[in-house]
Amino acid sequence: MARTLPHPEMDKILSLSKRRGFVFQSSEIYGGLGSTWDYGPLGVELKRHVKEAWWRSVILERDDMVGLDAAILMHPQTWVASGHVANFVDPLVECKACHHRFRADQLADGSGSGGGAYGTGLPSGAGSGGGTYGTGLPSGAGYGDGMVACPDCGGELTDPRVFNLMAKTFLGPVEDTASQVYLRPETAQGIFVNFKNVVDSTRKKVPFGIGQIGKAFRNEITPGNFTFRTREFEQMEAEFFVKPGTEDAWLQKWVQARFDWYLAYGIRRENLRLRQHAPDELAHYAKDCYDIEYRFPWGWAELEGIASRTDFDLGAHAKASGQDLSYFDDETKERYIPYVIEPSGGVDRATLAFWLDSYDEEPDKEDTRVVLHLHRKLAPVTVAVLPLSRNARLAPTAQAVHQQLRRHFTTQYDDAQSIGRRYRRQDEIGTPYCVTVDFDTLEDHRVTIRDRDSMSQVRLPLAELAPALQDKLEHGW
RNA sequence: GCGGAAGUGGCUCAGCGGUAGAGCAUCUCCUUGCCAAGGAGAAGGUCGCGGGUUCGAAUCCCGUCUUCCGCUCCA
Repeated sequence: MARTLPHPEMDKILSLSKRRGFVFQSSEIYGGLGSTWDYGPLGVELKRHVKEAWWRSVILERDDMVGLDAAILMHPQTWVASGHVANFVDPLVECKACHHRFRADQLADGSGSGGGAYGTGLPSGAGSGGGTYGTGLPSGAGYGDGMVACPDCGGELTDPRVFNLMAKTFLGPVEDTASQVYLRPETAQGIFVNFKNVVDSTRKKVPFGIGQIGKAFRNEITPGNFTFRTREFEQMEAEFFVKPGTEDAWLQKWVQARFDWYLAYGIRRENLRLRQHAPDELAHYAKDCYDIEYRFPWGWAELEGIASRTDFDLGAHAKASGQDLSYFDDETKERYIPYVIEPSGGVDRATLAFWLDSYDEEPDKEDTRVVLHLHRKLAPVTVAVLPLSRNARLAPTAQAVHQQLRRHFTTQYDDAQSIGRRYRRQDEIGTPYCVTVDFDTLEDHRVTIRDRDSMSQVRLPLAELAPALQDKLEHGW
């Protein structure tokens, strides 16, 4: 694996990652597959805890939210209606002299048809145009033909090349175009197409929302920065449906809630910021959008976008499917297509941000103590059980304690080498609590709990251990 | 995709034409026993992969894959 990383923090995280089993390069024994990563034994627990924290905060602890898990494969018309077939195709040209690249449709002439590929209208072929999924350039844009010189150096440009950002596959045993489907480039559409199902089955009233966590796929032109931008990634998003006219207030509420969530789970305030999109950078579906950004080692970059999507999606699906996706408000006796606020975050990005932000090296005697100050609920291992020594007298009790705790927590048992070294091993992976069984335990049935951050200890009766840990997990040390 | 850089045991690196090395980590045994590094031993590498040059390639050349940086895109 190549190891030329210009950022010391990334270097350390990547080294720790492989050494302890957080993230591995995908298909490594075959030379690796570009832009895909596998979460190892510790990484999968960390990521799972991030998703659990999101799910609790966004779904379970709110009265106005429900969950969903839609299929990755969707009817191809979904992506025509959503605008992805038209808009997820980027024609790019490259300067033969300076090798800078440009979106051909934006170069052609600033006022080109529909304001560029990310205009606001439905694609012209929506609802009709049977079977022409995503192979053509947006219609009517007269670029190409070498009509424009490089804006940077005046050099000659190549012919436009089409980059289709949607991954395709075939559904069914016979590989023909009739069964071609896309791997979803975002989870959102699975929610929109289920809007009516959820309204009909849950008695939820607007304003309410639907959230889900799932994989999405994009043929990113340039993936990179470890797990930050990959072609297969996981999203955690909600679509929150509101009455038109109230969307601005709801947008602010969601922005605040999501920003606070990152802070609550440990991102340092100075490494988190909010950035409102400029009008010209809004996606084709958005009327307003805020990005929550984290200061990664390579600079500020997006963790989550909270977009005001109006009725673009439900309207487009209603039109394309012929189904009535409007909502009848019993209180006001009005019928309308709800507007949508969409908080859409990257699971892998959040995981990486929590991880990076928690990394610390503390001076300790001649050495440094590497410690991940992960939030106690995010740490891959919550409790480690450590017999003070490998003495055979301690093992049965220590094992019993471990069996008891693993029913409630993510645990690890470690009896190898000195107790200090084992504390270090747990610090390095961010384990908040270590329970030590010593020779006194055999007499007084009490064990020592050690806190990762303060390195302080308390001694508790075995019978109170699990509830005490539960309480600390909930309220802190 | 284009341009640049890099790929040697799990991690960090040395070696840069002549029989694969170190430190750390790992495993076994002994010892200690509440905050790393005590003793003895062991395992682990077709030097990313494939060609070529050479008597001989980790080392030189070509291709390829992967990663990083830039362009671009986005969760």
